[in-house]
Amino acid sequence: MDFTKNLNPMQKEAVLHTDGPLLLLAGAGSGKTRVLTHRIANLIQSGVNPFNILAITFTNKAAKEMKERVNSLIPYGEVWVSTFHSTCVRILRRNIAKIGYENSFTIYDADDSERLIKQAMKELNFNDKLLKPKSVMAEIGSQKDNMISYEQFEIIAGSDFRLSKISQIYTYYQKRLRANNALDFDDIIFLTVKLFRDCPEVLVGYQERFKYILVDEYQDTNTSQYELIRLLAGKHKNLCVVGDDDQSIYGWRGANIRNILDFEKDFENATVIKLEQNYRSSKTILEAANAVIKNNHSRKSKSLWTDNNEGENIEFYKAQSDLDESRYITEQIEQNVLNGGKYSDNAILYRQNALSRSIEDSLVKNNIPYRIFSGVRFYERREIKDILAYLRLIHNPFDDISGRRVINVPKRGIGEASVEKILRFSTEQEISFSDALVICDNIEGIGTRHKKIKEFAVLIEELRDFSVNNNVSDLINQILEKTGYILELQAENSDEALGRIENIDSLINKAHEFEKESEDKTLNAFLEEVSLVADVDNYTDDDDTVVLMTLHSSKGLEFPNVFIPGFEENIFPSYRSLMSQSSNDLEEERRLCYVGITRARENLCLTSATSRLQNGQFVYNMPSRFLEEIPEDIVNSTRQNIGVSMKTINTIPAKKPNISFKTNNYDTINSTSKNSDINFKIGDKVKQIKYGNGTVIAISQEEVTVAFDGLGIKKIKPQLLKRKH
DNA sequence: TTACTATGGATTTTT
DNA sequence: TCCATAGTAA
Repeated sequence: MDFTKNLNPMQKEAVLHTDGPLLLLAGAGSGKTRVLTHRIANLIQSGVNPFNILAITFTNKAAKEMKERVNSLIPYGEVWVSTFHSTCVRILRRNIAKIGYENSFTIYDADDSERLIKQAMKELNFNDKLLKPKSVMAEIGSQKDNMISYEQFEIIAGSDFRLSKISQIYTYYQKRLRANNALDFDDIIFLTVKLFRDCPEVLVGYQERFKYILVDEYQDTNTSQYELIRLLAGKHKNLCVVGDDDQSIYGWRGANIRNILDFEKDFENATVIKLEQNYRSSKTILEAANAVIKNNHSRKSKSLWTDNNEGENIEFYKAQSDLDESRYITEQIEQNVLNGGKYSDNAILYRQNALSRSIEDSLVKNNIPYRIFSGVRFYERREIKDILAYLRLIHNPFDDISGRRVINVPKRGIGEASVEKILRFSTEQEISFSDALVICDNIEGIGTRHKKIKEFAVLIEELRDFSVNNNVSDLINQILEKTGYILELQAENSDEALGRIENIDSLINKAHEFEKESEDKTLNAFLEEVSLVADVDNYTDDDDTVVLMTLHSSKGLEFPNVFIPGFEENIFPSYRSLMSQSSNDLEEERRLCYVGITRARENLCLTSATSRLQNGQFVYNMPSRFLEEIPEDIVNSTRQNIGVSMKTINTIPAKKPNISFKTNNYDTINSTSKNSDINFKIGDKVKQIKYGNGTVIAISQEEVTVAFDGLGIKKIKPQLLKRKH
C-alpha cells in the first residue's frame, strides 16, 4: 500500500524518511498527525517490527487517536503509543526496585503533593504565609523538571535564605515520598532518567527495543523529558520529533523551547522538514494568526499559507460589560444555530477559567447546551478523591497522605490532633501508616481514641482482604457500604450531595469499563489509569454542545467558530506577563493567542469588555494589544452603544434562582441544576430550545414527560427545560 | 472534636 | 464572587 497518496511533497518526504534524526516543523493545521501516522505505517511496511517503534505524546487523547489511526492503516502488530508519563510508569513498574522504591508505588497528583508540602512545612515549623506551599511546590517541580535532585539543590541553594528553606522542604518532601512509596508527576520522568543513568544495562535494553522513536508536541518537552528522549534514542538515533515553536505555551511548566530550536545542534545530520500548508483555516484567519505571531522574535522562520477560501472577516465586539459580552456571544451562537449550524461547531476559549462564569450563566439562561472542560476535574472532586484515597490506602499501606484524607471521612471522631500523633508515631517507628493504626494503643496521649482508630484499622484490613479476590468495582461498592459514605450523602439530601452520588456512580461505571477493557485488571492498574488522565482526554464531539475551555486545553483541537472573550490587556496578555521583566512571558502569551486564533476554521470572534466584574471588583481594561497586531482591514469592529446595552442589562433578572451544585464537566451535559428550578409539577408550562412550548404531563426520577405544542410527547431531562410563566 | 464565622487570596496546568 | 483556611465558641 502507498502511504503517500494524497500527501503534499513535504508531507511525502516526511513519511518516506526512515533512518536518522528528523525534525518536523509542523504549523497549526498542517496535517501533522496524518504525517506521523503514515510515517509509522510506512516504517512497518518497509520491514520495521512494530515492537521496535515508540511514539510519545503528551495527552492520552492524542495517544489514543494516533493508535487508532495507525491501526486503521496497518491493522496488525502493536505499536507502543503512549504519553510520556504512561511510558515512564510502565518502565518504572518493571525496574524501579533498582533505584530503591517498591514497584507497587502510588502516584500522587498535584493536590496530594501540596498536602505533603504543607505537612513538610508544618513539620519544619515554616510559616506558610511567608513561603506559600503552592510556590514551593512549583519550585520543587521545576528543579525536578531540570533533573536537579534535592542533594544537588541543597548545594545550589547555599546560604540564600529563601532557597535554603525550599531546599529543606524539598529534602523532607522527597524523603516522605520515598517512605510513602509514592511518586509525584515530576518524579515519574525524573526517576526514569535516573534509572537510565544509574543502570546502563536497563537503558541498553530499552535502546535496543525502541529502534524508532517519534515524539509529538516536541516544543513542550522540558529538560528531563528531553534527557529521556536523548538517552533512549542515543544508540540508533532514529528519532523523529514533531513540533511548532510558535505553539509552545507551557514554558511556565518547564517546557524548554531550546529543545526544538537547537534540535539540529543536538542531533547531528538532522533532516528538517517544514509543513507550512494549512488545511484548516480560512485565508483571513491565517493572515491574522501570522500577523500576530510575527511580532515574536525568538522563533524559527516559518509562514503558514492555505489554499482555502478567503472566508469571513474577524469579528471584534467591544462590550460594555462582561454581561453584555456573554449576551453577545450567546446571541451569536444562537444565530449560528438558526443558520443551520450545530452547537458543537462553536467553541468559547478563554485565558482564565474564571471567565467562563458569566458565559455559563448566559448559556444556561438561554437553554444552550454546553460542555465545559477544565475547571474542577473529575478525578479532583472531593468525593472521587475520597474513594480513590481508600483504594490507595488499601493498595499501599504506607500511603499516609491517602490515609490521612479518609481516616475521618465519614466522621469517626478522629481529629487532627490524633492524626498528627499517628503520623509521628509511624515515622519514628519506621512502620507503615496502616501498621501504626493497628498498634495505636502504644501511642502516647492517644487516650480513649484508640478504640475508634482500631475500628478504622480493622475496616481497612477487611477491605484489603476483600480486594484480594474481588474486582475494583465490587471493592468500591464494598467501601461505600462499609463506610456508610453514600448514606451520609443521602442524609444530607441536598442537590450538591446528589451530584456527588452521581459522580460516584460515574466512577463505578469507569471501573466497570476498566474491567471490561483492560488487560491488567488489578487495583494497581486501575489506580494508575485514573491518576494519569486529564480533562481534555474526555473531549469528544459526539454531543451537540457548545464547548468551553481554556486556550491552553484547546491546543490540538479545531472548531468552525471560535470565540475568545476577555481579549483585553491584563487578561490576555495576562497581568503577570505584562509585569514580568522578561519579554519571554509576553511572547508566550502571544503564542497562546496564535494557538487560539488557529483553532478556528471559518469564523473567529474576539470580544472585550470595557468594565468587568473580577474577583468581586470592577476592572476596566483596554482591548488587547494583540488586536492591534491584526490588520485593520480584516476585522469588523462593533462597539456596544450604551443606551442599548443598559436596556439589555435591565432585562436580566437581578437574582439567579436556586443556585445549586456545579457539575462542570465529564459526562454531564449542560450545567444541570444551575438552571432554574428543576422541580416541575404536572401541568407546568415549559419551554425547550428545540421543541418549543409544552406542558408537563408526567415526572419520573430523571426525566420529565412533556406534551409539546404540536410536536407530540417527549421525555426530557429537567435541566434542559425552562419554566414558562 | 466539631461547627460556626471571619479573613484573605485568587493565571494558564498536557500528567 | 467564591473558595479554602484560621480562629473561636460550644
